[in-house]
Amino acid sequence: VTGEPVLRQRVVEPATGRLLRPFFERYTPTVARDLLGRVLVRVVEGRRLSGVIVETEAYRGARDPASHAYRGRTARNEVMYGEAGYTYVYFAYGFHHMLNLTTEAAGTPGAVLIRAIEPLEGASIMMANRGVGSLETAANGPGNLTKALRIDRSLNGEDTVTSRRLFIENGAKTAKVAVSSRVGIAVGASYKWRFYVEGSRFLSKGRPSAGEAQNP
DNA sequence: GTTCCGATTTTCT
DNA sequence: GAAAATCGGAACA
Repeated sequence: VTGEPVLRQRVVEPATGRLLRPFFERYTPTVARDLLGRVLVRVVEGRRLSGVIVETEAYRGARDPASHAYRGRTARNEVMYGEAGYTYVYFAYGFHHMLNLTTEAAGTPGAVLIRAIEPLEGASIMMANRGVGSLETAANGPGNLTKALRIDRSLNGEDTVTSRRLFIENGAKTAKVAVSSRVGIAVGASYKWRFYVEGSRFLSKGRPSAGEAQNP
């Protein structure tokens, strides 16, 4: 059982290029990999801020010890158990908001952490939101990205399939994909569930967690 | 180049 | 009360 259903339904809205629900309703690592090269769009005060997704991580429910859903359903992770294609935004380390997109069928918890984007539209606004002068550091990490795009917990539970404030567009999808273990986790490092665009200048600084108890 | 550490809040034990 | 899906600057090599 691979858990990867074949896509039979329309995944992209032809008129707008927006990703639709069936795109997100798949096996979480598949969604994470397939999000590379797509365009994350945030609308603030009528302006589009956008960027090409270049780095993601998959977090899957009950059998993934690094997932917020590992210990079951709570008020915080509730949205991970709902329909796919919604935002899961939480506050971490007392400083940073993290943007995730929910995945899998309703009842099966899963989410993809968006870790970095290459700015496309509104790059100067994103740099100003961050207080930096270089394009490369405007959204190169999950905490930096949410600051650049003005994303906080008021956007938790947003339906990206219908939202006018936050959604994903099809994009060019030309990326050469590389894989590693995830960043900043203490458990579950043996899962190679971080996906990134090989050679991109816009990746996060985080180092993948050392694979614990790696087999010789 | 690398490692260490502090900032600050939410969440769950 | 401790840990956390982070970041950037300081210290050291």
